Amino acid sequence: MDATKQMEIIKRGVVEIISEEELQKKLESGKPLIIKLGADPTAPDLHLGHTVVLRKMRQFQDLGHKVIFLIGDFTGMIGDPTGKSETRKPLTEEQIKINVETYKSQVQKILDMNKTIIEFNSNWLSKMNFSDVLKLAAKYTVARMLERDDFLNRFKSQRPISIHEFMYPLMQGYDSVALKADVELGGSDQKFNLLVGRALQKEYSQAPQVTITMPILEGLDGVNKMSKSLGNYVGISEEPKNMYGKLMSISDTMMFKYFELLTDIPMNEILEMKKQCESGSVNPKVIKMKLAHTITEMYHNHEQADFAQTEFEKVFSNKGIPEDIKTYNFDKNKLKDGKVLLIGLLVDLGFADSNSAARRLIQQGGLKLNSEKITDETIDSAKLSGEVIIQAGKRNFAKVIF
RNA sequence: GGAGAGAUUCCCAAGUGGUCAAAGGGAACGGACUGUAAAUCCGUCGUCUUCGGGCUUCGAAGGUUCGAAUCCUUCUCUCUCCA
Repeated sequence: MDATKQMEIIKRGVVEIISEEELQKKLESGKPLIIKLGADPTAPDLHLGHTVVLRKMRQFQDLGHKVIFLIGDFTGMIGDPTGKSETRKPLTEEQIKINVETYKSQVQKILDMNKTIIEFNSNWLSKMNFSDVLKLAAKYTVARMLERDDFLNRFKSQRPISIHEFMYPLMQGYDSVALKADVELGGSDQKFNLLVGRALQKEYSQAPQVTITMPILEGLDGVNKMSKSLGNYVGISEEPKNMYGKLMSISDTMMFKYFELLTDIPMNEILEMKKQCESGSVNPKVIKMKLAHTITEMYHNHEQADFAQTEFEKVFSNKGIPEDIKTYNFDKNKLKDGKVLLIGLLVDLGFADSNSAARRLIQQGGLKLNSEKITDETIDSAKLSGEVIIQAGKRNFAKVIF
């Protein structure tokens, strides 16, 4: 495909390309480019936020370029500085192997693994001795390090920065040297690290890599970066029902960004939907349902996406009860004077973290037995027989057998 | 090396002897409403409870006091300024 057409595909959704002219030239050379993407070895549980960059990799792959998935097994000892300045224990070879397998099984949903090269930066970083490290460190200055806004903010607000954190960008940059990367992809928060790669490549007499940054996908709250620790994420291995439901919980304004970054729906169609939504001619809910369905289908299949959609409508629009709910056998030993202690039951089911939380749930009217609101903390076991549907809040259901 | 400042409940952040399980905001949870697990509003938000009240918490360990998140001592960690 000619370079200009490739550029068009590559540019969708990106934040910044440094620089476009360089990329254009590299593409015009007609040679398959080396595309680098770094990955942390510790978090092999991918969510939609990760897929933004991975999907871009896939596009490169489809354009015939050489994609290198770089596992930062060595840099993982530090972890990209975020303020938690802890040196992590190096992972054992075995742990890394396991994590890599997990990665592969998840990444293959997006990348063509037959065409993906997996590399480990311990290959070259672990072989460097202290004098190599000093030579590397001499190629960058503290002032330039402090350009990174994470460092600068911490420095200004009097939060700690450990020296070893400064090594991280250097290590990542050196990876680009080792791989002779033509292009490095990353989230926009990676811009600094990616640029260090460019600088180092020049120092080592290589053509600097083109850096492409992708937007950071906001999580379900629409504000913070999607991340596992914030709990505002949608995992790519998540059950269809949860995936669909979580996507339905994003705000109306977020959904177009999700369309652009997470689906292959052509931009003009997305813009059309946006217009319809703004003019009020189409209910935003319908558009969001399309989003949720499209994404669920990408990671599962059409039938499962349909099912998730039906269930969603049933539970939330019609306030019904979903079909596939977990079953729990009630332990008769837990009866007290012939009464069922509902607080304990809610905790056992995992619907409440503590007795207090369960008690609150009941007091606030969040508990239903067979669709009937219960406000007492106990109930006669005589009133319960066979299967009873317990509903806690809006979306926790269980079938309890008495 | 010297001189200061600070560490509070999931997060941010008030509180400087009793009225503190600890303000306020965020997150989370429940309810109402709706077009959705959007938005908005109301409520809850350490833990145990027979709902009377227990018990444990304010970096750690000791101490003073009838009483400590608040005062003292030591320790750990962080930051600032000077060198």
